[in-house]
Amino acid sequence: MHFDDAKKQFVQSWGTFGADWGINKAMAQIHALLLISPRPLCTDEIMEELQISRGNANMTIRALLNWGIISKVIIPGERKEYFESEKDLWEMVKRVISERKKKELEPVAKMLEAVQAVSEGPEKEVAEFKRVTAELSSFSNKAVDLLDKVLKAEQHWFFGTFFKWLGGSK
Amino acid sequence: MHFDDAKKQFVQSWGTFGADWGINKAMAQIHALLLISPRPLCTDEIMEELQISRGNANMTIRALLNWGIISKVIIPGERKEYFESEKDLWEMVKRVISERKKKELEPVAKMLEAVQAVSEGPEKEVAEFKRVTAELSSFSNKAVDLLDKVLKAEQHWFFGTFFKWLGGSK
DNA sequence: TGGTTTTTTCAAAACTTTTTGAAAACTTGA
DNA sequence: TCAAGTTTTCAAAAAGTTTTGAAAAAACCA
Repeated sequence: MHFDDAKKQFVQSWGTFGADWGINKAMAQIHALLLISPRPLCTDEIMEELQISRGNANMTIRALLNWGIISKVIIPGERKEYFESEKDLWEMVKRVISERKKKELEPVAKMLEAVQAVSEGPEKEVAEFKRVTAELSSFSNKAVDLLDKVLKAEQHWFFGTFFKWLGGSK
Repeated sequence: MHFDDAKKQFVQSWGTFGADWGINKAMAQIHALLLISPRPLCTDEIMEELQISRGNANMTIRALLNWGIISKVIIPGERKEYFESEKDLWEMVKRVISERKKKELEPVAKMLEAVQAVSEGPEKEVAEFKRVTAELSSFSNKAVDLLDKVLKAEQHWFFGTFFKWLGGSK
């Protein structure tokens, strides 16, 4: 298999994967490109590789910077800005978890708390509503706790101790 | 807080939450409605509650049936089909994990395996490509393993033994 | 079987998100 | 300060997704 084909497939699949999880395809693809690049890339190189416009590249790069999974690199003697991906995969995963927990999980957890204050309404409906939201609330609180643990964990602990305890097969 | 407001907020937030994770809003909302309903609902009731068309309701309900998180209920003497949500939250979570693992995680894992067969190409690029894809591959294999464990686990084990071992705080 | 109810289908419309590209703003070095 | 290079912005266009609604198909019953 030739490098160009492998790269094309990787970038394309990573894009699809991201899209499935509510991440813009261009964002996942730029990320893929930087992940496998042995050196930082500039906006023009990214535009060229992915055949996207300057505006798109600029905005998407900024979003990735906000997520904290890529960073600017100054190359001495160069005027352009270069970008490189966080290469520590564990660090990267933690940043993504942290971001999504904050923006998507925590609001739901708060809503579930709030909504249990329901008092008036048809008896049966209210009872079931309280039962379900309480259960969901307990569930989401536990998920938040679990993710907090992961965020504090070291990769070797998570992938070593933890997996061995689980009785990992592979 | 009145039931109607609580319900509205719950259905709306659940929809947004789903949308953030690449699940169609209507799908998440119908699911929310069935989750908190003390009795099965028919298509017309769902259309009425969410103010959506028959076509939309029908297609979305079918998608939820495919995911295996809602089911048809026959009500004796009624001609219409009724639907109810899986009420066992743990079972529901497992179905969602199973579905997404199969449809989204496993394809990436396969791609990562395949793409490592790269042989021709610029030395430095190929080296970095292999390094990163190998690491990602190992990571995704471990994720698949972990999820397989979760799929086999009982809720009380996961929320008991597991959390205690982790040193769960809440 | 025929009439009635219910479910499904799907092309077109509405809506949402993403992308473009050109202009404006900014940065830098001389 | 100026001019060339670079980045940012954003309104409009394109692409993608979801929703509608009416017609067709299927299910049901007498």
